[in-house]
Amino acid sequence: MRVRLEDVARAASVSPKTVSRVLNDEANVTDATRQRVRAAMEAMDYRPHPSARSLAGNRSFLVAMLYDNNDNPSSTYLAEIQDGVLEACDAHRYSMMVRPLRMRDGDFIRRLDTLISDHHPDGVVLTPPITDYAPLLKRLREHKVPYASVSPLRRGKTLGVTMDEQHAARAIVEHLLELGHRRIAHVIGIANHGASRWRLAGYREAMAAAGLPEDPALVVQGAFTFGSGVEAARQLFSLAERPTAVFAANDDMATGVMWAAGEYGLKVPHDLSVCGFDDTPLSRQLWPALTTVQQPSREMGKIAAEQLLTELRGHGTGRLVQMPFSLQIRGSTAIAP
Amino acid sequence: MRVRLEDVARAASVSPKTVSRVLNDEANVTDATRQRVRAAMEAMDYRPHPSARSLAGNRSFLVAMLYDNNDNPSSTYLAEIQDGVLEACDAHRYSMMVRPLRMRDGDFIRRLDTLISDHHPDGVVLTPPITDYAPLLKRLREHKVPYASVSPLRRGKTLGVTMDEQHAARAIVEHLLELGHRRIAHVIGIANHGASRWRLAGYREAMAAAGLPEDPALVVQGAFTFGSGVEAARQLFSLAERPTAVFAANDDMATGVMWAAGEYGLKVPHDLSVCGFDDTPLSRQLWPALTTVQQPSREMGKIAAEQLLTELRGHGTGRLVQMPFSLQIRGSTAIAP
DNA sequence: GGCAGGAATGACAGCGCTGTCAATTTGCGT
DNA sequence: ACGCAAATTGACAGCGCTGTCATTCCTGCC
Repeated sequence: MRVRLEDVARAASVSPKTVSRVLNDEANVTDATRQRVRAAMEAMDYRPHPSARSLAGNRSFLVAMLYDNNDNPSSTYLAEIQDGVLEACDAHRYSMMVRPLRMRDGDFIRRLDTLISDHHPDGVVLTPPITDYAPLLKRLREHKVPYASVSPLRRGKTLGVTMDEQHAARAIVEHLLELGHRRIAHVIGIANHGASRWRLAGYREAMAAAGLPEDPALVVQGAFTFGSGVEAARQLFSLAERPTAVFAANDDMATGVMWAAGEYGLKVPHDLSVCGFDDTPLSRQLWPALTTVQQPSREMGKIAAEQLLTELRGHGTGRLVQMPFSLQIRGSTAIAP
Repeated sequence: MRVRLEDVARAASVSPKTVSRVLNDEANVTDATRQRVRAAMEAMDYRPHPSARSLAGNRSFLVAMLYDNNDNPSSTYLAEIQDGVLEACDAHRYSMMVRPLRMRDGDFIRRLDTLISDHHPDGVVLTPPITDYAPLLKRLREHKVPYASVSPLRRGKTLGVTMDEQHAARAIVEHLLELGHRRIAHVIGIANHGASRWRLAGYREAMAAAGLPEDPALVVQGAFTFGSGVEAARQLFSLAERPTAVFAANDDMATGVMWAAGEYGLKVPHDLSVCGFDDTPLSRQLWPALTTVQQPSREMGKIAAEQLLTELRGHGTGRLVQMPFSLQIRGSTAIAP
């Protein structure tokens, strides 16, 4: 029937315990033995039984990915992160479980406790915006469940991965400045999301560096959705002195801005330059294609999970990795009119 | 430390085996005993150890949700299904695992085998477009892993959930006909997806019933994306005799059509009526809001999982459930010009 | 009242692996 | 060549639960 560890042991003429050691990359096995056991495993296509390992070894080989499904950034973004986390888990033969948590509902602590006592994840990956919710982090530490975060708000000794979003935002605004734009507007994302803060900060930084005083009328609140982009843009286009460029905090809102531009008879990029952030598939399909910042979400999910797994295996200690970004200059931005 | 089944047994003055019986809803336990055991479990906040259950009982309490991440319908759609499946699994104390499969890559059979030998899922939920890929289904049957499908192409004795998409498509086209439209175009989704076929069939049915001969120029291929909607619309708007209404096979493409309408100076709904399918969040944020068909994806995921779980528990046998749909008549459709 | 027959309960082994610790082998200095 | 410490290997129990089968407890009926 099923090939068991014992069968491998017999085939390799060693004790089961030695096979176990090889399986878990433990020390104190001679290379010769290790090779022999590996060969036997390979030959017999041995697959350890996760439940047995988990029961005997008191660990689950399970990573849970937590997200907030009340209030999440786009589901595309989450899906990409999920894909990356999954890839890393697969590579290390961990399994992954996804858990929506509803922060607003208040019972999330109970739900977290349930998750932990029911499934005993060895570690947890946190995604925005729940990377910095103090009660959650506290509870995880109480349960002694290690975690890694994707784009946490607070940098520090946290495990995980970030991108220098502020720098990226500054760079994209500088691109607009170089094109001669002076009245540059910004559409902010959902308040309190790290992404919103950093992108706003980058915008301000670039404007200030260019010696342009901030015009409050040019900074409008949005909510990361297409619709909120449309509304923000309408507000901007109704101003006596209209902006010549809009930097929206994500692509969905930028798309909304382009949509609204059509309503007002503004041609992009001739009358108005628009840029976004994220480099979603949508941004390439638009016409003109959207100038934006590429954020490697999938890769970030993967790296966050790898940091966590490194920590779990005790192989050295993980840290907060900073990802590079890249501007995608496309057709939606042009010389100021 | 941890409360074990044995502890509950002692508290309820029964043997461990009896507690196990209660835990698994088995027969041959008096109500009195059952109550007593339940009370003890409750009082001690007992949580069975999944690995121990799985090891001893030879089942995993695991449901895997499979999807194609080369070629999927929108990630929003999948995310909703995932949420629904998760909800059902949670309710029955099963855990859920998501597995992207790349049908195009050809090694998916090996990946499926790996999934099964590594994790031993008790059952599998299939999502479009991999609900009908014969080699996959065959392999699942060979492994004797039961499956349930969301919107399978082939109805039959399959377990799962569908919606009468053809009927819904017909209904929405009839809505356009009632508004006086005669030149009604259709933008098709990705070929071979059941969704594309049914929606096209519904369109044809409605047109034929109204006695309108099919004009091939009015039926354009798309690919379920915003961009493909834009391109399809450009094609339609370049016709000598333009359509007065467009029914796109999903909301993303319908949004693309509205976008392209702006480029051509067509006002929606005054000059052009547009409708979609799916009722994505986007459809409500547009202006005008999109007339579309509400497809209860989350609910469908939940029901598919429930059908599967029913089957797994042997409590009666699951079947193919048909969901109701509802038209969402909004601002993007109006009386023909 | 006694007994068959089914319902309810329990004893016990074992699922496949790893932790602990004991046994054995190896390498090294003298 | 010998002794000793360190490296390597193995024996064995047990993780928390369920399957199997034996045992006990009820019924109803003659």
